[in-house]
Amino acid sequence: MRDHYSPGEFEAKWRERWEAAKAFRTREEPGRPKFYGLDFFPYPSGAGLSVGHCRNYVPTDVLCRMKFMQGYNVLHPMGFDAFGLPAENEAIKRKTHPAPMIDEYAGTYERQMKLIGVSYDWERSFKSSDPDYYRWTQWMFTLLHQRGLAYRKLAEVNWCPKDKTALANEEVVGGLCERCGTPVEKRAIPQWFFRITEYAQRLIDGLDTVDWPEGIKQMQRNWIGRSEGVEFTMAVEVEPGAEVGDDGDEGLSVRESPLEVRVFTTRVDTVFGVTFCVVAPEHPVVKRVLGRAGQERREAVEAYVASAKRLSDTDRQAEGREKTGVFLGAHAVNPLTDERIPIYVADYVLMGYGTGAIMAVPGHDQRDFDFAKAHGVEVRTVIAPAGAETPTGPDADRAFEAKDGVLVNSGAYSGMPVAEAQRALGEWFEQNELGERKVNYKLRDWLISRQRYWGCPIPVCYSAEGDEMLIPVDQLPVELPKVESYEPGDDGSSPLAGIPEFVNCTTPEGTLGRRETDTMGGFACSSWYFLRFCDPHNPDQAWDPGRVAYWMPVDAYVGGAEHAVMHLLYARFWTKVLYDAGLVPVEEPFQRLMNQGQVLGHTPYRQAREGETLGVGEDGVLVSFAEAAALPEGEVTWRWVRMSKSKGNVVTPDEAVAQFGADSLRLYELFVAPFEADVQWSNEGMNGTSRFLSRVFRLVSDLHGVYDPAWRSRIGGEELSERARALRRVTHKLVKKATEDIERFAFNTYVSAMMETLNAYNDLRKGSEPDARERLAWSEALESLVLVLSPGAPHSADEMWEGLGHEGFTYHADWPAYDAEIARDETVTVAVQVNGKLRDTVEVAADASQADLEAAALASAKVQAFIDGKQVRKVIVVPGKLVNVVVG
RNA sequence: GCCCGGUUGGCGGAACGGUAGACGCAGCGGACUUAAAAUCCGUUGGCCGCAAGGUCGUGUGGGUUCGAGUCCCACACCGGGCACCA
Repeated sequence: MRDHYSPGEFEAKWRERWEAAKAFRTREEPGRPKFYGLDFFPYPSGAGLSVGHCRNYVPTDVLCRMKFMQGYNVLHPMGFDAFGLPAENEAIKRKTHPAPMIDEYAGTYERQMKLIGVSYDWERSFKSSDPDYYRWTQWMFTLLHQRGLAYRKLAEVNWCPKDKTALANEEVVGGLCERCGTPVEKRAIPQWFFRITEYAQRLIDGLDTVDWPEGIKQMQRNWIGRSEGVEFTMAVEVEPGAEVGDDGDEGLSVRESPLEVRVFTTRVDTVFGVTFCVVAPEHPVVKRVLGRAGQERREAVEAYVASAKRLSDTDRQAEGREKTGVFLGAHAVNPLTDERIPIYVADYVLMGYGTGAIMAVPGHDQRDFDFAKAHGVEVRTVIAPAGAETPTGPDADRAFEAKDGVLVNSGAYSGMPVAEAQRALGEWFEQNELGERKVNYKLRDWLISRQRYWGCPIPVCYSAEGDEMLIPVDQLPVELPKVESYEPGDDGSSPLAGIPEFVNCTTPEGTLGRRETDTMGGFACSSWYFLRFCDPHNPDQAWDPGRVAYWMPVDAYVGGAEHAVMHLLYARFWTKVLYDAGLVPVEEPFQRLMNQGQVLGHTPYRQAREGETLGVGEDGVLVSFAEAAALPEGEVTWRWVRMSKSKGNVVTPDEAVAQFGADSLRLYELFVAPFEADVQWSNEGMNGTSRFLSRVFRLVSDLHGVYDPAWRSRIGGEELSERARALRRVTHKLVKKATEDIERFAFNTYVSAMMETLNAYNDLRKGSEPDARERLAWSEALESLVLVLSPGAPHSADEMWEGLGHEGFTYHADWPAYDAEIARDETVTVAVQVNGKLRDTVEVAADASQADLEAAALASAKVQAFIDGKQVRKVIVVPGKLVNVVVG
């Protein structure tokens, strides 16, 4: 039998056997519990996998393998998020077509995933670009549309005037086109949206029902951005003495509705402190007021509005930017005080949130304060800090924004605490029908349209009159045409718009029609793939409801924290819609979510030379390892940076497996750090796991002669020696710890527990050869160790399993059970402290009474030396742990 | 600015409020070897000490407790997310 770990000699053999035997085909036997373990849907990049990706896949694999051995039906699938911009851009760059390119890349991923022995059921695999898959993505669009959750409206795209193409947000860097550096403009075109805002509250509430990292939940809550406040209306009066008339083309007939502005505030308690109003440059009231304004005023305001429009979003929201704005030439009336206050147009108010207009309270809002100081507006104090009577006066250099305060200068409300005043004033507005309490969300509807080729076509067509019609479900999929050229059109339209055979179609009503030529953004495809995995090849429907009811929700969803918001929010939204439609029995798709830490590579940089300019946020120039080696030592600085092809710091699983073996790599991925922690990768660590595996092989090889496969039925029969009892204790402790550690994602301590156990076994086999009674305990030990090792190092476990005379795979063996009684220590070492400082340890029976413990502690000579001459005031006894003698 | 994480030997890390540093890497000493690699055994937080032992020690400063890496308060530094959302 093999006595050391020689991966080159047996790992590939086991992978071939697993494949030939279809060992990882999903089991769906009745009567078993189910477990759905899922990794994030990867985009297969051309660089292939790095050891960083393995940090995601190996731990999930360990958990799934253990669950299977524990008797669960396990669903552990893998597929590819193939549609989308990265694939399209890469294909353009490589002058090839995305479809075959993605097939090739996905093939590489699959080969590498198999190389590291991950137990995916490849029969369930698919790519989101498969027509059999995106057919149902289109069906999802149809469902959303039918439920009133998909709509079209004018929306701006980033437009590069040189490349004549629409750009995704990630292609705009610092307001410039990523590829050619031209300043990006805005263009409004009709685009499709999903009404995720309708689910905002439920998306918040659902977070309380799932087992996710608290930080991720908080990020989602922040993203949704719920805030409670009051929305009310203020009458608008155009500045007296302004030239009236001269408002030309608008005509007089549109002036029927009263001139007013609606504002939203979360601080209705500060309404007595309002000294001005601000409306966004895009606010409709601007045009109406200007219609009545004099020429000078009109020109000034129009110039401001035009300049605001020219600014990119990033410039407009640049940090520390001063508050600009102009007086609109009109006043609003505070409904509570009847006071007339000036209205300004300023771009620090956003049209997209709330009503696009605010009541400004410079005394108690820093932004309003900054604006008031810059434009000479009055600052009024209406909240005084609770307790400390140091009201923040107008002279202060900051607004007083805290909410633990009391109202002042607020008429009948003076003296009221903030929270109470908010309630009272909210009621006042409602009773007087001037406004109402309202909840606003920062969350915006989900823009789904992409003016790109490589995506799922939107299943809509338009009649000659422009009416939109859904393509009937039985005519799906609307297939993406196979074309030579798919680069974006130079009029901002999708490449599909230039393909007459695609565009021209017959509408469901039989008339001549025109297809929608935008495709869906990639997040659509990844928002339901976890459902398709339950029933991946169903030709008649997206899934059989029974299959989804069986497997959902995902029990463990594992991936990087970079998808904390978007993907997880969209997938939750779709699941809730499907729940409402009665198609999925769960409201939350992912019961438990885990984020693995990043793997960082050691990366060399050098200082910039004269004339070199560095990118934003960079303070050194990336160099290759070869360049770094050639440079003088002082000129190179090494940093830990996330592994990526562009940084040249990638270690691939292929290299690691070739040098150290797949099982060493797997164990090192688990052992190197806690699952959630970032790690600084070094290949050296695999020496340790490789050595460990060799030591296991040696132990099993040395002792396989004593192995009795029937140990289980015979071990209870005889009285065991002390050494045999110790052996069993070590074994049962290992099984207990490994089971618990894997369950709680503590894979690093799962591995170290095996190492400790191995050390203990080696200590226990020193001295005499095992006698007949110890043979049974050794049999249990060898078998348990191999099985516990199996999820982490499956090739080696199977090799040893075979060496012990078994047929088949450890994957199909039962996960060992542990007996808490056998695992229990017979004696324990108890710490003895004097005044909290460790002075001695004593060995006592595990079940020693408190009195016995106290007596044993006080009997210690070392302890006596510290007690000597002092009075014992108290003795604290923690059974099984310590005794603390308090003297003084 | 706000919201999350994090800070423990040369390094990665372990530790239900109860013996800080498990396990491993690297190093050092030894065995085996003609030699090296591999392997095996031992050793490895700082300071004082021949030793026994003592003493300090988990980013900083306070606090709670018989007892704090762990709980509370304040602060510093590092990483991530959000950021004019009224």
